[in-house]
Amino acid sequence: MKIASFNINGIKARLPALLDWLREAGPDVALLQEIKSVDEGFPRMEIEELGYNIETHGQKGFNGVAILSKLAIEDVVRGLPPLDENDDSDEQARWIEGTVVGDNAAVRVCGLYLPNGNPAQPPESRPKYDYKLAWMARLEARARDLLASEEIALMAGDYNVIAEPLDAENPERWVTDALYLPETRAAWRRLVNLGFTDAIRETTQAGGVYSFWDYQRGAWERNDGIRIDHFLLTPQAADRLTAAGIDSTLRGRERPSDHVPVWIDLDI
DNA sequence: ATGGCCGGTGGAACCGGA
Repeated sequence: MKIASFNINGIKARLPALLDWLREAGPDVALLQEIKSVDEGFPRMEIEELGYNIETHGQKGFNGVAILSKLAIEDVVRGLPPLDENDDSDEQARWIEGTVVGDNAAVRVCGLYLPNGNPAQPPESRPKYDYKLAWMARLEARARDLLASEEIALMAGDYNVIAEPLDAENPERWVTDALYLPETRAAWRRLVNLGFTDAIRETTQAGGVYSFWDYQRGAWERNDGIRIDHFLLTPQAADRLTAAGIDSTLRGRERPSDHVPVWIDLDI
């Protein structure tokens, strides 16, 4: 079973590129981020014609996530639960999960678009960074439950986290950035160390492996990228991992997203 | 050395992104 994650940066602008990629790569499941569309505005028909079921969690103008699946999608949940009564509920459309049912086994797939968090400069107040850290705390709570369920499960999407220096062409440029601050990286490690496998790092320790290149400064041409789109697998999913990769060639095409698809293959 | 983009909204600039 091939499962992919793709921050498309706007479904309206990206529909032709998305359809081309779905035809070529043919993932069984695709988790999309930044659809930037309300549910009613999502172009269902064109995607359904390629054999996909669709579940969206949209919002006007920004954010928005979706699950596309050639298999049936069951038990869909939108948004992360609040941590406690003081926690504002997860009002931005950044999380969707569901169970995709294969012939031999089911997989719980969670698609996420973690907040960017910039600007993150103290001593000024930094509400966006606080929101990012609070969101990561909600994510960690959900992750613990997911592990406890002992399901074949994964959490994939745009984490907006540069985990290690190896994951940036110029790590020194990111030291004050919300994607790379020590608190961000510590929250990432807490999450992974619960018992998840970073699927790309399971298959390569190479540098220069990125999933995002800025539209500015000729970043793509100079491979000035960062790896911020990740697949975290529960042990039961990691047991079945046979391959993982990044479709970086999409970044060089006409009117690309600034992210490219990341994918895994599970023996299911 | 510096600045260079893009999508969405709404119908001009501005916000948000990373």
